[in-house]
Parts: sequence; structure tokens; C-alpha cells
Amino acid sequence: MRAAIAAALDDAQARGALPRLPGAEIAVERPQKPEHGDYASSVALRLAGTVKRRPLDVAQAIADSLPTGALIAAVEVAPPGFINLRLAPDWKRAQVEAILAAPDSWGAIDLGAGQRVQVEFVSANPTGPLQVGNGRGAVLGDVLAGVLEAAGYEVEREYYVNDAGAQVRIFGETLEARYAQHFGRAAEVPAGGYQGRYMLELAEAIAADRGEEFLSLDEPARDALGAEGLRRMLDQIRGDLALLGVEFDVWFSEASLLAPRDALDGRSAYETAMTYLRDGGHVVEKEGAVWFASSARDDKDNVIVRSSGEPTYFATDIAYHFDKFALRGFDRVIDVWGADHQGHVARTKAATAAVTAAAREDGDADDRPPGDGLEMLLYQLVHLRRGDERVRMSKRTGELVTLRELVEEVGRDVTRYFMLQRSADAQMDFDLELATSQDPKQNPVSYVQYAHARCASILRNGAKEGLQPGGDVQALTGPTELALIDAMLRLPELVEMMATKLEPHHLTGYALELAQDFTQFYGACRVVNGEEPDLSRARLKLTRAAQIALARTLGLMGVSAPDEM
RNA sequence: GCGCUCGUAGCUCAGUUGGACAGAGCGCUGCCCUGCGGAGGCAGAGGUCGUGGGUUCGAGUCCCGCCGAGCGCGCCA
Repeated sequence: MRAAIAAALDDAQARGALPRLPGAEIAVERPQKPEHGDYASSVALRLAGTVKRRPLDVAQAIADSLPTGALIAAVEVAPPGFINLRLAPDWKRAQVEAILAAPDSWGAIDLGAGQRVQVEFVSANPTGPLQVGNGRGAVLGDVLAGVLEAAGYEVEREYYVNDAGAQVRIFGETLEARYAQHFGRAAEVPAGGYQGRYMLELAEAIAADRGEEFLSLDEPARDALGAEGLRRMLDQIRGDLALLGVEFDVWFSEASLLAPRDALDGRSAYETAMTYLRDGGHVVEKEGAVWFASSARDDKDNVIVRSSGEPTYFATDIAYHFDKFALRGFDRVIDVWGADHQGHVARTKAATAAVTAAAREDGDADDRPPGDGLEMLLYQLVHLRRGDERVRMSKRTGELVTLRELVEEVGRDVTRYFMLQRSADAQMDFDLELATSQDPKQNPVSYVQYAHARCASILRNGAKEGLQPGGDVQALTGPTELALIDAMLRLPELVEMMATKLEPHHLTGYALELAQDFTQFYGACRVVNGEEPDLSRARLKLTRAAQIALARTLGLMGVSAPDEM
């Protein structure tokens, strides 16, 4: 559509209707009011100033050069200078066949052109069960990844496992204490340790399976106990996420960044990245520590190696992003972070840009733009509520409502839909009382699923009457039929918009509109009707197409699309 | 103090990258359907888009100030 207008603009200039001027951005949008056509462009309004002509005249000049035909049925110029395009109803109806031909891929586009993009999300410390807030990141990341796949990207879902550093050490010490206590030994959970019940349960589970195997608590036994605890905690996290329908392609170990690699001449990714930073002049030493000198204006220097010689989390994070871009060659990387990590965005981008640029000069990385491929999607916190009572979430207090509890109470579909409903920028309250309410009216997801089930039911009824989808889609001339087709045709554009803006939450609103358009069609048009078999078969086609569009929309959200409810 | 995000209908929130009279769901009022699944459909009431300026042909959307809410500013992760 944009191309058509651009061509018309060129044509208008070529034949002298408009003066020559440098290429302007062609803005095309879908008007809110149906009277304004299917698409509208405001190019004329933008151009009018520079060409010193009345906007209406400019619009008319462009409109005169827009050919009408099988696709575009009408071009209208409207004050103050809009160009409104109306698609041919015949063409729209014919698109129903395109939907029927793509039951598993309707809405897919090739925006990404096969570029490799990694979405890293959740990545919660494996020192406790996942919290409700992690669920929001899980849903956002998973749905975004699916949207990017639909947009033509090759996507990998990755969980970064923080299995090195202070938190893991404290986790091990807490586990040692609980394990020792289980066998009646005097032991104290260390200061800053994990007080939650789950640590008791973890210690008991290990004791039940492995007995006193680790009770000596000498160095090897402590390491083995810690590793065992971490392994079990990760299994639990994996299970919590599976309950939500989230699965990862890669579980990436932070500790592996510190291990020597043959491909790096026996050095670790961490050492290699630090060398590049040093050689690139991005590092200063002061107060006995090593600092990354950030080039970002809104950032200050940050410690990467403590005076003790131990790397900070930031240091391994730099190595991690070095690994993503320089070693694994992703074109784009999207980190989905909670808003409490907001302060890390600037420094991580700056450091990633610095280290990949240095690696590229050294021939260790491709010549892709440094750091430009790194994007952060921040989501605001989830506040948990039970009616009027605020539930505080903290791994340290032990007063937890875990993600697992939430999903078990509310169900996967409702959890995913609720988490997805709001834009990532906005805080959200998750009211357990409301979400666990048995009143289906509280859950818009039911309305959408019901529409899908109704499609299936109608198709079943048609089959019983000996009527199958078929016939000529040009028989679908009613206003509700066309409105439904319009709604289905918007899905590919929606995918493009969501992939471009990294805003998967638009799916929920679209799903509701699509379901409404189908329900209105259902109310206005009798589908299964033996007295008008041709029309009936055409409407069965439309019903099947609607089922596909609904299933694809629900599928992108990771919400089930039942044939019966 | 500095930075990030948010402030839109009684409630919960959208608002497609600055467009044509501000939208949805729930709640409220009234009406419709003795039809393939009523977990419906239609209509109505309800909004100075926190506030004051600015940019623009045009601002809920961009810029600045102020007010309010959340989060972040560690040799923690």
C-alpha cells in the first residue's frame, strides 16, 4: 500500500503535477472510521508545506496518479488533505481462500527475512522458586518470541542461569545449614540467607533421596550438595515454566563463561572479553578495582573486577553479551528484564557495543553493527493482591505466592492472558480473588475461546447436514461478513507492528475484536441452512477461516483454542 | 537530589509509531432474540485525556515545568 502511494507520488512528479522534491516518508494508517476507507495516507498534509501548495491539491495530484483496479477500488480525497483508499470487496473476499490455505501460518510475514534473534527472558536466580513477577517476564518473552517467529525471524529462547557468584554461594550455605539441621546438627542459616520454606523442603528432599551422603560438609561434600541443590531448583523452575507453557531452547550457564574454551585458544569467554575491553581502552583501574569506563552519557563508571580479583555480575554479563554477538553471531538480541534492572540498560549496551567493536577489529566477530542489535524490553512490576490485601513478594521473607501457586489456581490460559493484557510499561495489579473467580464474565479469554469453540460446533453441524465448506466466497456480501473478513486481514499487519515495536500485548485487544466480529456475523447470518446450500457452504468457508484466525491469535498468545467448552 | 516508567469513563485498561467527532471490557439504564451453543446482540448515560506552557496545518501521543504513584541510583544479583 505504501509502495502504491510512493509510486503515485513519483508519477505525479514525473508528469509535472507536483514539483520535484526529496523523498518524503509515506505514512499509511488504518483509519478508525470505516467511512474513511481501508487505508488512509497523510502524505499530502506533510508535503503541502514544502511544495507550497494547498494540501487538498497535493492530495488530488497524488490521487490522480493512483491506479484503481482489482486491489484498490476507490481513491478519495478528503479535507484537510487525506487520501483515502478503499479496497475492492471482491479482493477482500478472495482473501478468505488465502486464510483457508494457511491454517497453521495465517498472519506470518517475512519481515525478519530469516535473521537470527535471541530472546532472553526470565533468567531468575536459581536460588528459589519463580515468583509471580517472573511469570510476567515469562509470558511477555515467550509471546514476543512467538510473534517474532511469525514475523519471519529465526528465534531462540534462552534462560541465563546465574550459577556463579555470591547469591549462589549463599544459597549453598543456606542449604548446608538446613541439611545439617535435618540431621539434628546445630547450624544457622547465614545472614542474608534464604529463609523460605522451600529451602527446608529442598534439604529434606535431598536427605530423603541421598541420606547422609553430604553430611561430612567438607569441601567436596559442600560443593556436591550445592550442585545437587542447584540442579533440583532448576528442575523445579523448569517445571513451573512448563506449567505456564513456556519452554526454552537454551539454558545458558553463567559459570561456563569462566571455563576455558578451545575455540578461544584455551581462554574463557570472560577472559577474552576482558582483554578486548582492556585493549580497546574501555577500562580504568582505580581504588584497587577495575572499572568499565562507560561512553554513555547517562551512565557512570562501574566496577567489573573487585579489588579482591573477583568479577562482578556486570563483568560476566559483558562476557555473556560478547558471547551472544561475537561468538554465537545473533543479529539481534532482546533481553526481557524487570523494571528493577532499568539502571543496567545503558551500561550493558555501552559495554556490549565496546566489546563487540573491539572483537570485530580483531577479526573475531562479523562486521555487524556493534551493540545495535541489543534491545531491552523492560516490564514494570506486578503487584499481587488478594481483594484489598496487598501481598508482598520477596524471596527473603518466606511469605511467598509462587508462580506455580498462581497457575495452579487460575490456570495457564487465564494467567497468560492476564499477564499479556497490559503494556509492559505499565504496572499491573494481579488480583488473585478476581482471577480465581469462577464467574466467566471476568475472563475475556473465555469469550475468545468460546468464539473458537462455536466455529467448531457450526462446522460439526454443517457436516451433520451434509454441508462442507465450499462454493464461491463472493457470495459473502453482508456487512458482518465483510467486517469479519476485514478483522482477519488485519492479523499480518498486527504481527508486523508487534514485532517492530516489541509490544506483544496488542494481541489481547485484537483477539477480543476478532471474536466480537465473529459473534456479530454469527448473530446476523445463519450458516448451516439446507435451503440455501451454496450460500451455506460459502459461510462455512468463512466460519472455517474465522476458526483459523482465532486459533492463530490464541496460539500466538499461548492460550488454548478448544473445540468444545 | 538524579534517572526510568506511569497518570485517559465509576472500576480495570487500550489508543498501531503526530491525524479526521477520544475507545473496549466490567458495572449502570433501557430494548431485542420462542433460530448453528445466551459464556449473546442493539442502544444510552458516563471523560477539562493529572496540570500549566511550547512545537505543529493538526497533540492523549513530541518537548519543557509542576503535582502525584512505582522502580532504580553498591567493589549485590
